[in-house]
Amino acid sequence: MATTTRRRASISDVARLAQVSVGTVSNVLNRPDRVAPATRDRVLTAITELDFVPNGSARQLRAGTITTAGAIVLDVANPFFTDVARGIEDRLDEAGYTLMLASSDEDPEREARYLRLFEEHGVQGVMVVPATPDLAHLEAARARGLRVVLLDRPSPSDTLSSVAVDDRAGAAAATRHLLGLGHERLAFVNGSHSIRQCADRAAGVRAALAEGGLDPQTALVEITIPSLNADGGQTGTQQVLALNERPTAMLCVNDLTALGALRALRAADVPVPSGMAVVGYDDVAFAGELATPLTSVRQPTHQLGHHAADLLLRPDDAVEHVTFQPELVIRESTTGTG
Amino acid sequence: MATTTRRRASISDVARLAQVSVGTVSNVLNRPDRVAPATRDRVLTAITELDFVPNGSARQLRAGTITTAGAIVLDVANPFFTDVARGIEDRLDEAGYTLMLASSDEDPEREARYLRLFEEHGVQGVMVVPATPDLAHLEAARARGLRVVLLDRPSPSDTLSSVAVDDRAGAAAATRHLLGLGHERLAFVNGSHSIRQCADRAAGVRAALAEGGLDPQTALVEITIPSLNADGGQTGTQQVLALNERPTAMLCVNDLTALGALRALRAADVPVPSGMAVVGYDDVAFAGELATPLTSVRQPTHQLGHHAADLLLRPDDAVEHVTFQPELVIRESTTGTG
DNA sequence: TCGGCAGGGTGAATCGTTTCAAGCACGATA
DNA sequence: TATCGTGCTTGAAACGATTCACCCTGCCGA
Repeated sequence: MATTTRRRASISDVARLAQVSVGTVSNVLNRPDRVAPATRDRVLTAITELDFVPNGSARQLRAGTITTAGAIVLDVANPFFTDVARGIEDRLDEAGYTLMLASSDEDPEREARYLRLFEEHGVQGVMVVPATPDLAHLEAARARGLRVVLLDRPSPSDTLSSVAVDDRAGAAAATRHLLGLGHERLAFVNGSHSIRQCADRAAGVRAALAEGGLDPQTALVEITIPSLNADGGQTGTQQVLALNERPTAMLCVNDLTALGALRALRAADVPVPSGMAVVGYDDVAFAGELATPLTSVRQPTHQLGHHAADLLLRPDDAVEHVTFQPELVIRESTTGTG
Repeated sequence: MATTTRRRASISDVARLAQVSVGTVSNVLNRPDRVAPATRDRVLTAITELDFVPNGSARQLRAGTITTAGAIVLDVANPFFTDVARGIEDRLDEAGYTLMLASSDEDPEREARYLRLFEEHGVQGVMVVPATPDLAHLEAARARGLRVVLLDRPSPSDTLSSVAVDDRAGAAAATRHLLGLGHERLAFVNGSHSIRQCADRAAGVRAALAEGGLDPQTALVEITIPSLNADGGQTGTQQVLALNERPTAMLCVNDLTALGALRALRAADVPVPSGMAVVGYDDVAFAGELATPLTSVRQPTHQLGHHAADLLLRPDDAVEHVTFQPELVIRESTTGTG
């Protein structure tokens, strides 16, 4: 039980102990049927004897391949992304692949760091929710031979495949719903437009307003928050409540944000929806179970991830763009009596 | 724009283009100050020219080290684990390390697969929420030199460090709270006892019952569900409702499960807490915002992850066990008037 | 007896880095 | 002038696997 850091056993240690050549040990590992049973057993006992674990770097360096894919999302603590990740994992699992997950935290620099890490280690490919509209680094990686699939972003590029949900349609549907209920002054608690989803949802809201004969300039207040989580929603909503002409309805960029909004509204004793109607986005698991069940835009998260992994594993290099349609789920945060 | 898969540029391609030796290129990469500015510039332009990305496997094979750590949790879709992951990331980030996250899905085989993957690729260490009580494979990996920190599990082993929250105490506190409210017949919707947290929480419940003068045999019904998520909680609760002598209060093994329980109770028109009091575990972000705000046991998730990463990065090989104390957060799902 | 063949096994070359002893050029010092 | 640094650069060894051309040993059939 020494703390002596004795070097990890290598394939040649195994070969020596089993009295065979390294080539034979490698064969036992990779093509056992090419080796005579007696020899194979000898090698296998040597392997357990030495507690041998092959060095993945060496294997990969020589053989070139690896059955791992990477995914970079904006925030692992957001159920939307983890649901997508589950979809990815399920598809990769079918193919015997494993997934490494990383979180960019909406920081382009972190995203680049992880992208590079994945690329340097030769993963099969990477699925990325980009933190910025600038895809140059991703296209460059693609040109270098790395498979890249854009997640939750309809690619304007024709070199990168993408899987996304139609954010304009989702936001527009939510907006139309509010207009149908008679609201004429809306707030949108949104993230930076440098995040594509945020920009698209804003566009969808404006389009629906215009379509409904309202001027987005006067009918809409957009509040920008630094991070798309509950705390962001809470402070964003405080800003909304402080406005001179207070809107009668709020759209939130996601359900976590809406959670914070509900918290702020409760704290300010504003009833929902009579004092303020609220719509979320993502329809995460808890949306229907909140104090005021939340009207939200449901996205096919699992399918999204599944399809992204599918594109990644596809043998050919064809570029494909897939857009799923979201679905508005109406609950009491807009139609209730509170 | 050919699809021709031209080989990735290597360090010697760069050397040739810049008319220097490979050693110099390596120096530019790793110790730029050792290289004359003129040469350095020449090499750098060659690098951008060729769009050179170093091969991580080769680097690692030679140099041995890598600044990445791995974490294996039971379920990335559970906010508890992702909050812990955030804590880990934050600490690793300080040290310039990156985190690779993987989900075992409560499956020991998947856990083993990821552990091996991490080990083969030579990560600095691995933080694991074990899916089974059997730690042999983890101890073996530790003996091979891999740094392993047990997450959310007070290690019975003296070779593995661990970071955990006192689950018996948390469950006991929740139980005492219910007993104090006059409940005498409880249900516990729990996962398999092969998961340590589940076993410990069950023990905590029983201990508190005994302490309160109740016989766990008669005062407690434990329902075992296959997966610790909302769906599991929903079906588990249906079983509870179908019991002959229906309990008056339910403990749920986590908040996701409690979410499912609330759903099932609403569907069955059972008021909370008057018809059934409910306690969750984890105090996730949305617990306080539910239709019936949920009494829950709060865990210091972020701190948990932070400290685990801290132990992993610690230079010495000392084994340390840290146990944090949970805190009961009381809300209307036990004390309300519904 | 000999050629051919097949099943097993060998060991050197290879992958792309890092590392390090050694060499080189040139100015400063004795 | 001889000696010594000093600052850059070089080139080959090493890391630990896979791969592949080749060798050996028996055995079979002619």
